[in-house]
Amino acid sequence: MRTASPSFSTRERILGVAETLFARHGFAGASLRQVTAAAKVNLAAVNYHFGSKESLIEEVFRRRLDELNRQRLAALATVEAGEPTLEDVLDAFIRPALEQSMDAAGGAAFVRVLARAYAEHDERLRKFLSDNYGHVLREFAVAFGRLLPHLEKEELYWRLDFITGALTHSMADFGPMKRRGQVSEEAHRERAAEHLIRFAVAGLMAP
Amino acid sequence: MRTASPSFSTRERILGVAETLFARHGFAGASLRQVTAAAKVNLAAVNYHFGSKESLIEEVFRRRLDELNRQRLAALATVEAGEPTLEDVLDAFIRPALEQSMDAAGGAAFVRVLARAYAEHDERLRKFLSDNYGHVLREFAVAFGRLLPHLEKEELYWRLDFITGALTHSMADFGPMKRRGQVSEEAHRERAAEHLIRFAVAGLMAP
DNA sequence: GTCTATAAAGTGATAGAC
DNA sequence: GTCTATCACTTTATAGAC
Repeated sequence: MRTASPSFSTRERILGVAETLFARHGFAGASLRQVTAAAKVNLAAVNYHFGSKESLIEEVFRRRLDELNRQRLAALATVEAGEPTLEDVLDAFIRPALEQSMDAAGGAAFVRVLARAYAEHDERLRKFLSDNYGHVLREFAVAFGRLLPHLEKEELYWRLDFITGALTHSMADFGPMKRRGQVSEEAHRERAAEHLIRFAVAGLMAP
Repeated sequence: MRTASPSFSTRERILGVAETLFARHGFAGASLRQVTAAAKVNLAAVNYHFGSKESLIEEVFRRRLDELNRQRLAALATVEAGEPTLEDVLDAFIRPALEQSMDAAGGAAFVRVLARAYAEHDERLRKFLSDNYGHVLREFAVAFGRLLPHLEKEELYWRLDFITGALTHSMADFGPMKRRGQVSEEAHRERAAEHLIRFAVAGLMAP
């Protein structure tokens, strides 16, 4: 804590706004001008703090993904301390994503940013994701493999891929399962998690 | 057949190239100049044939979505003529998407365009999708509901949403299940369909 | 660390000749 | 139906004052 650090505030504000706007308009669709205007900082601040738009995008990503992966691995370690069920391991995989998507500070936007990143066919971004995300998936695959010893490795990876797709798709509030006005966002996501875990447990146990 | 119709060729060439480039770079990321250059047509041709970039995007969409829905409903009607199993109905839902994604004329790109469209939070595009896709999902929901009478409607819709997410995600060649060099694209997608159907049948039958 | 001003390039759209 | 040329605007990035 060296200073009152207004620079921290500016940097973080840019990241938060960028996340929201990237979620809403895409990486190409949201301009730095829109970002800096909404964050109430000067246009040049992006270049000063991040160097380029490209680096800003990566930073938006890294911030959330690091946190998400940390939480997932922590949750996995916790349940693996005992004798986890399939539900436990799935919960460790799914719930952190759910919780981050409810994070007050624009976490909901990140799930859409993630969905967008999956949709980007950009090789650079995919490499970045696989570098920063692949090892987590592999750790979970080991945990699932222990609980499903009869399952071939390839089959298991396919199924985890399906679960990832279902999770991303449903969390990003796509499709017909849009939250009703009555239900709070929190309750909606809680139900999504319950439904998904039930669905995924059965899917993983398929012959 | 009034003429040799070079205009047809131009129009179709624009649509095909636009689909590929939108899949690769996103709707905002691919410029009309890139599209017209790759299609070897004049820049002004887009405005002449489609009126605007926005309309071009919609047309790219409509072309494939209409065909996909037609095939899905036809496949559904076929299996429903007999006494379909859960696998049959799932197959009618999944296989047309699979086959279109293998269509020689750039169909593979469309699955990614579709994934991108889901990621777009754009209200206009979502309304368009729900208008053109919703009724198909509802027909399938009825068919599934007949086979799973014990399942609550809400639960069923959640599960169909999960399957849609898994299908889109895996078909767009995301994640760790990237096709190996040895396996042909065709074989890869065939396996994806088999894995997904097995997974989805179990998921749908979950208690 | 933040600002203004501006460079350099790219964008969608259109007018008008052919 | 296709072309060139161009308008009006936006984009990212940077130089340089404070």
